[in-house]
Amino acid sequence: MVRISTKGRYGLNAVFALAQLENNEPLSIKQMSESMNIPLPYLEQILINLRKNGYVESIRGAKGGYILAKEPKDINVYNLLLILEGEIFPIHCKHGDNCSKQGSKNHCCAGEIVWGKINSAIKQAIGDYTIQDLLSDFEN
Amino acid sequence: MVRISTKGRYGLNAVFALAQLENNEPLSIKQMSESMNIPLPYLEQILINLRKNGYVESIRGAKGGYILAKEPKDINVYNLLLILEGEIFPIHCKHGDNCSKQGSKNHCCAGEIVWGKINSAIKQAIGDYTIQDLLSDFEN
DNA sequence: TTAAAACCCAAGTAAATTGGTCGGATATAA
DNA sequence: TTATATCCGACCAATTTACTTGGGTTTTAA
Repeated sequence: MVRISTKGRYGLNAVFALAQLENNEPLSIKQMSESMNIPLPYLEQILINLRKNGYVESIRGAKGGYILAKEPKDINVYNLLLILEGEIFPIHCKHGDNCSKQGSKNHCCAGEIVWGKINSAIKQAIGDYTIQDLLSDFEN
Repeated sequence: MVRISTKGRYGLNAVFALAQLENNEPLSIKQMSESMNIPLPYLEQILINLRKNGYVESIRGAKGGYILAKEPKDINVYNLLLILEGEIFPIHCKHGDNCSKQGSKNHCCAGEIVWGKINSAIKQAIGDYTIQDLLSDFEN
């Protein structure tokens, strides 16, 4: 029900790997895909998406690869996952769509209250969390 | 990425509908499926699951239907969704499965920290929330 | 100047999950 | 005994996810 797809997982891990680099050399998809054990062309798609959204920069040609386009402290994990996954918490139950009235109460939209709670809980949990924070948390 | 399936939605709405009943007469799947506009045999599966897990009681035969097996204040929404959806927040990245070492750090399990945050946020948000609370919130 | 290493990109496909459907059995009230 | 219910297992269709394929273009090193 609530899950993060491989795109979110692979993408987050790729960004995290780039954030851990100490030298200024780009990291190739090949290196990343091998160390993370992800199919290369699949990871490629994810990185192209990240580039188009300004998270990474690519260096083409031999010895090329990817580097971060932002500083870790400026990469918000919530927004990053939003880009990677497309959307985070779609609310499905549209009033009047799947619903009809019974008595005076529209009882089939009860879920929206619950979804709303979950949604704002997630935002609160990682809305201000950055890759820099993740680096720090990962040390400990 | 984060979504609640129809099973969660339909099931929650069914329980909510039962909780709203004032008389002691059972509510049939037919009535529920019509008022919520859900395919009857599909809702049936969901209710059988709820019965097997002790949330509702069934009365078979003509004039039969379902009633709640617990009081609204004793039905926790988090646990209910757990039953309906099978699981709520699976954590996928198993250390050593999709991972390998790079340098001294296992960088591809970074996600777990984030998933953990989301998971406990959800638990905190609806872990103590009951159908009774939902009824109250729905009034306002 | 050529080969190799790398990114770019659109389209297709396979696997898994979700959202149902179907047919028949059993139980009960009228 | 008939109509109205739940019960239950198996099947099927649609959608989403997770890749794969097969081309490209750009850059660097020899």
